[in-house]
Amino acid sequence: MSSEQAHVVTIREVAAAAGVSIGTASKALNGRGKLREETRARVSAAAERLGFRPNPLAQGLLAGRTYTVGLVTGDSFGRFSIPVMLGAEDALGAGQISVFMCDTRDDPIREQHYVERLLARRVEGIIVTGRRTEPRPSIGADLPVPVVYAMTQSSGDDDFSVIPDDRGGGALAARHLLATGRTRIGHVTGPERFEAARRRAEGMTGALAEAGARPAGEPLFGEWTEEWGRQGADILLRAHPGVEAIFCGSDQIARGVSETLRERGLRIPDDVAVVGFDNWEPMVEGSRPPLTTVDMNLGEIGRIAAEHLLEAIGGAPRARGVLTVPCSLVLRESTRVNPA
Amino acid sequence: MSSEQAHVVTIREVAAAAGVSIGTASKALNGRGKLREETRARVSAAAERLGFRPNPLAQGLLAGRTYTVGLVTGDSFGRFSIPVMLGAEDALGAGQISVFMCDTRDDPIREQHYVERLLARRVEGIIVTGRRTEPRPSIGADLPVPVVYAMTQSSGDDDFSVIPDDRGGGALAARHLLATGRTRIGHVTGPERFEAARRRAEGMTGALAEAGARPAGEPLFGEWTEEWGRQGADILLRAHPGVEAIFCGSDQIARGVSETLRERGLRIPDDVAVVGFDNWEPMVEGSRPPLTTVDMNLGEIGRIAAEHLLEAIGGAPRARGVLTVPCSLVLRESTRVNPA
DNA sequence: GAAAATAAGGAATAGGTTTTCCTCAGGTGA
DNA sequence: TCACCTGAGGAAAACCTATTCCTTATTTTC
Repeated sequence: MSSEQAHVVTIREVAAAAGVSIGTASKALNGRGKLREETRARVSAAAERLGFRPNPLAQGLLAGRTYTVGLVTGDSFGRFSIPVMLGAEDALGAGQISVFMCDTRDDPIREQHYVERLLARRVEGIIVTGRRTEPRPSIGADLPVPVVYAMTQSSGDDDFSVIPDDRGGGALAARHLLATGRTRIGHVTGPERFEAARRRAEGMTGALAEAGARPAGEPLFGEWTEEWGRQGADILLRAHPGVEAIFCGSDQIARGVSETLRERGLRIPDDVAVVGFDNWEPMVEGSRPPLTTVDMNLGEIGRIAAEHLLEAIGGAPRARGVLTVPCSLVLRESTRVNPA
Repeated sequence: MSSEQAHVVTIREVAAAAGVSIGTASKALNGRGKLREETRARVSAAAERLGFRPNPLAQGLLAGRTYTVGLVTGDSFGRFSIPVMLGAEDALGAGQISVFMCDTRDDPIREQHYVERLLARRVEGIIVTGRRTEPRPSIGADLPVPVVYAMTQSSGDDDFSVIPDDRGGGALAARHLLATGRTRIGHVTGPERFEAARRRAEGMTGALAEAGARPAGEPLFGEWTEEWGRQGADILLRAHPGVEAIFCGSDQIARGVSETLRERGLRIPDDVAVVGFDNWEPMVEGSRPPLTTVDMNLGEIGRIAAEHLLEAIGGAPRARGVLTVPCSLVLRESTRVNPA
């Protein structure tokens, strides 16, 4: 029965309670001006007692700031954008900035609508995140606030995007497999129209070439599904029966690949090693055996994007172009080397 | 090189441009007062031309409202809380309410911190969402704004929570299996300390009892993992070799169960039918065959929670207690009945 | 034709806080 | 004793918008 009156305490009441003027109360609470220590204490005590919280609207109105940013996502806060959001929130929260969230459901109309709304709310910056495919159109040229794209790439020339280093991730996987003594390496991945898929494949073949090795056949482009993983593994095994390792474009694909290998009686990692991509816990842990995989450090991407946004808000010259964040390799059973 | 000066246009400038007073400009833009049509048009044109957007801080300050609510989540915007958030955003967005998001990482200190921050920002209400285990402590008694818990339950007597009808979900699964001619039904689920697990089990046994059937053994409580699904299925098959269907407490468990069944040479659904819980796409679609499963309608839960919050903000008496939202059954291969 | 009603728009106030400028009292130095 | 300075705190402006209350000119009514 919360009969508590929800009366909001203003600084006027604090001032009255402490027997000082409003201006003095403000100075006391903010440590400004010349005041006796006793006066400051009296005001602070009154504020504490009454549960005073300065009205951010009034503060913002005066300061001309809102201490808010907008976060626009297109993939329904999916698996990729969430960690990015968390990282961003981390960086922003530390700076006392709050985040307005909007989900566009990948609908350009809704997106425009939300951008309008955010601007009306006087956000000081906008982070755009989403599912990555091809570079996406800019959310708007010459917006009055800085914009950073995270885990998605804008095709606008003046925009700034932070994305994972897919090429580096592919190279990482390949070098790990080479280092563990496998040289006949195949690749099963997602649709070729995805830039991420192409980059990962390039990274892998590049790393193999550096080491004087050649992949087991061309990369097999398909879908981002387990089903394709199962099919892809079949195709690969038929064409290259002696394959020693399979690098997969996603953990889901890797899981499908693993199933096919097991069903064909091939042991992982003893006969064939498997590397995934994403480090998506439920997939990675549910696989048998648990997958070695590439982590895109999504939180890091979000954090970096947010930091750039903060700098731009602070007046730094706006960055442009694309910043790639290194991936890391997470080792698990699927590439373990048996003590020979 | 957006050298666009980010000068913010105020109504004062609009008024000057239109040759009217500030008050008149305001009336023209808001359709209030008595003004000539020509004047309204002139002001609107000026506002349009200058790109005027009313400052929400000033509006809010005046109206004593902020048109914002806070969304606090504990499970890092996980699989469960995201759809809830989307549903909530739907309901709130329609009412021109914006959402501040906060992730507490399940840390009570952070949570308290965020609640403080939200209150300081003068949100008009708070939605708390999270992973469900046992009822969680209230985020604070006698807060000055209404609070609704979604997909998590508060132990506070005066609080209001919206959660799925787990019992109904369990019953739904059981009745479907009965309807398709299976009576010897086992249950493999998560830890017994989870209220959700207990309710689902109750719902299932209740529905069986209604139909005069008895489950194949006691529910097997374990973990929410595939690994446990594999083990649980082993245990169940050993104790009840003639089991005709297995109802699983989660899709992950169902997936593990399916694997064991397949490895033992049992066909799904011909020999044993499988039903999951969650309707988690990647798990459900990756399973072989795709899983019939119970959907908790998370979006609906979020929407309902948000609607209640809006009503409470609007002055309706605050609801109390727990509101359960019905689950629905999604049919797929794993329970198909062969044309006999 | 005078009084009243109406149309059109201006002036001022409120909202809560911060900051700048001002006042007043007491102390310091010559 | 007087000019000047310093310490302490008050008064008021500013931020931007919406609204209430006025004022002025025009139209209507008898």
